[in-house]
Amino acid sequence: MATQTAAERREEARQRYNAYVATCPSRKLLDTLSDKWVSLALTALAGGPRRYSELARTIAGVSQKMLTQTLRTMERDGLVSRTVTPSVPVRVDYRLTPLGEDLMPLLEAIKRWAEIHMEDVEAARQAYDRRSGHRP
Amino acid sequence: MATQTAAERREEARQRYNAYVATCPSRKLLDTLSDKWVSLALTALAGGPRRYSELARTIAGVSQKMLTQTLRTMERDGLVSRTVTPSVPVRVDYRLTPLGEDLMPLLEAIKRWAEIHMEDVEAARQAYDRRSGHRP
DNA sequence: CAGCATCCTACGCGATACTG
DNA sequence: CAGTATCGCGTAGGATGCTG
Repeated sequence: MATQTAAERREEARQRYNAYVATCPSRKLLDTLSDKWVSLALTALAGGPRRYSELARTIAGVSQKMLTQTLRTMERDGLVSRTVTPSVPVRVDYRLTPLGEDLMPLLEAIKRWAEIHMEDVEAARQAYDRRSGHRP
Repeated sequence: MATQTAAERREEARQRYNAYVATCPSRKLLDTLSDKWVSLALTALAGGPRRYSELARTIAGVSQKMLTQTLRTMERDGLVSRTVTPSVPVRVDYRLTPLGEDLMPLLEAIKRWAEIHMEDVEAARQAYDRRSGHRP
């Protein structure tokens, strides 16, 4: 039963984190935004509704699995809506919901901060690497 | 050589993504912020300088490995500065740099959006789950 | 006290193949 | 076309034990 201890500790830690996340809206939001592809999908959809295949092409580099998964999550979160046109072959369009559109200004604020300050970050990184680089 | 193909494809995809990330400041910023603990550390440091052990206690739930790793990354990115007081035992303080402080309003904007809208997201989730719940 | 090195497991995600 | 199901690797990250 000693083997359980490790598992138990894991569970405990996970639950602590989950409990935290559950009560903290900003962490949940960050968890969402932080998802590699969510922000890209949002940006891609900002210009208007897009078909699945359009998104796949626009967000070049995303796997089909992740694209679907991302869109599903976003749909579940009420950020995008999914419309199926039962033609042959099927056509599926995604568009931002009002909630999703409401998120865009925030995303742009992030983008703006990044564009202004990321070169400072870059410089800091290089300085740091130079400093600690010579004693490995 | 057929075995290489998979690896090559992986490399290619990874490089596509990396190439993208490398050129896109906002993605880099999101990658940073999205880190589970960065935002928590920033928040913890917003109130002023903190010792390592204080941070460990404040951000309850973080492992020592992740705390150190997070602080290192943030230091490298120029968001926090690290001051060692060579007493016995050692004392290490972390504090926000101007750059780090400059990030706080953005973080607060995120928090604010979350507090306003996350209940909508929550509601959307429950509605979604109710809808798709009965046909597994 | 503040951290680094090691080990090991769970899970994210890409690749692949199959459906309506 | 727009997905779902399955497999397998890579790695993030927690646990543990050692240093100055």
